[in-house]
Parts: sequence; C-alpha cells; structure tokens
Amino acid sequence: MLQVIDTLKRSQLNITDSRKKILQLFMESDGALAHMDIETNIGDDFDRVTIYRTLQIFVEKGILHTIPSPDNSIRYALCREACSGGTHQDNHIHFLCDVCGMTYCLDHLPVPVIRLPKGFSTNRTDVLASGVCNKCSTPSKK
Amino acid sequence: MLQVIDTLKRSQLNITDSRKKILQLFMESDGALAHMDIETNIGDDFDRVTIYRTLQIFVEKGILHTIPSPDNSIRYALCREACSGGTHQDNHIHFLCDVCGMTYCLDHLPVPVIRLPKGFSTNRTDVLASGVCNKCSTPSKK
DNA sequence: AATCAATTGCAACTTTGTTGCAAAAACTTT
DNA sequence: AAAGTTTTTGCAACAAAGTTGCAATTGATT
Repeated sequence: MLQVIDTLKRSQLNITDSRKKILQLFMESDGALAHMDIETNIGDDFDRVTIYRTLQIFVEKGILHTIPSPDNSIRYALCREACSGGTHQDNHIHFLCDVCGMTYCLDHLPVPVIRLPKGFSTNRTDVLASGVCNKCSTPSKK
Repeated sequence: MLQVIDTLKRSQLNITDSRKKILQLFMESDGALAHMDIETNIGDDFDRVTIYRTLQIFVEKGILHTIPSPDNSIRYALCREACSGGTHQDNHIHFLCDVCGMTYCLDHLPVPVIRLPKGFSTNRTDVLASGVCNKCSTPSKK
C-alpha cells in the first residue's frame, strides 16, 4: 500500500480511493487487466466512468501501458520504471494465453529488431504471442 | 471481378451482392480496412449488420485475417493463399502508419522467432510495427 | 419454374466508451 | 484545523460498436 501511494505521488497525482484501489489491483495481479476485469472486481465501489478516467490518466502518466489484442479488447499492465513521463518504453513481448485468457508481460524478452523496407520508419513495435502459458501447460501444478 | 467470384466459390460461399462488393473493396485496397472504412464506402447499399456478418464469415473461411491495433479497432486484410480452411497462416508483420492511418501487411518480412520461457508454447505471433510508411515519408511523391 | 436453404434487412437490444455538470473529496493556505 | 481553491467523482445522458431473432428476400438446386 505504501508502494501504491508512492507511485501515485511520483506521478503527481492526487491520492484518491479509486486510484489507490485500482493501482493496488494491478500490483496484486501478475497479468494484464481489461476494463472489464476491473469493473467486476471493484465496480460496486466506483462508477464505470471513474474507472475509464483512471485508466486513461494512468496511461498518460506512464503507470500503465496498453496491450493490443487480437480480440479487440484493450488490456492494461503496469509499466516498469522506465516509462514515467508518458514516453512509454515497454519494449517487451506480450503473451496471451488461449486457455486462461491471461495476458502476461514477458519483461525479460527483448522485442526483436524488425528490418523494415525502404521508406518505412518505426517508433513502436508490439509483439503479441498467443498460445498456452506456463501455468496452463502444467495443470497438475495449478 | 472474376477473381472475386472465384475466391467466393473456392470458399464454398454463395455469391451475393454484398460479398462480391466487400471482397472487391479489399482487392482494390492495398491496405487493411476497418469495419468503418467499409461502411463509409458501401454503407448505403448494405446494412451495418450485413457488413459485420460478411467480415465474420470471410475470417472464418480464411479470406480475411484480423489485425490487432493499439487503438483497439480491428482491421481486416486479405489473406494470402495459405489460409484457406480457417487455419490462418498469416505470419507476416503488420505496419500501422501514424500519419495516414493505413495498415499494411508486410508480406515479405518473416515474423521473427520468439524464444519463449519454459512452459510457454505459441501458435500465433502478431507483430505490429507503427511509425511512418513509405508513402508518407516522401510527401513530394504523393 | 418450383423448392429448399442461405442470406439480408430491420428492429430491438447489449456493450463499450464519452461528455457536461453539479456534488464531493483532496489539496493548499493561513 | 477551518476556509478557500482545485481536482476528482458520480450521475445522467448520449454516441458508437457490436449482437440477436425473425420475417422477407435472394441464391442455388432439381
């Protein structure tokens, strides 16, 4: 909880109940969360609109980053240190498990460098692998 | 137009006006199209629902594939030969131009092989690069 | 041309996301 | 710690995106 408040302060955000609770949720989860996940978790405490706005401002401040997905539902995950100030540096691979539906940030895998054709220049590369995650592939250890 | 009908037949789809027109649209376009793009083009001729259903069945049949995007709007693009029968094999890189908004399939660039951590297995990898495309980087030649 | 199956359009609905504004909460100042 | 200022929240209303059931139409088959 101290960490939650510290993160909010470092981002120059006012400390409010919703921000604390939503950020806490992300810190407790080891995967990415969609708006829906948050709403089912704490939707009774806060308005839908508040959740939208909180996620938005967290992305702006570099606390969360968005992850595109083939099924067209944005997921959010905690950024690592580097992202503060709105310039996201989340150059890692995202993994979507088809079994449990979880999205993981594979922080330690670097995004491969793509050699683009002449005339193309790039400033962001998203790599999204899907398949079966480590938890789902060894169901006995669940 | 012959090609359009041929493709539909090969996918065992009935030849209807909407399918012909939508498929034609994709064949004439050199980038990916979102639902909206189609609606603005031929929305007067066909119902919104018909467009949704047509796109859906085209994906099922392996005529189109979907492309995830950071802004959470699914785009569709023609599959190459390999995809027929619903098992998509579109292992190429997608490029989203921040200037013109177009999404291109970079067919000839192979998706790099990602070495995943233990326990993870993958069957699909989406690579989405964004930046400036070749047309927008040389505005004089536009 | 008649029949049968598939597709379309319409209407209604659900879900997802946005905006304006007044009330409430958080921060600041004294 | 109380008053004043700014920010945030909740509500309501709205807009956009996507889905479903069903009757009418169209396409394929004989």
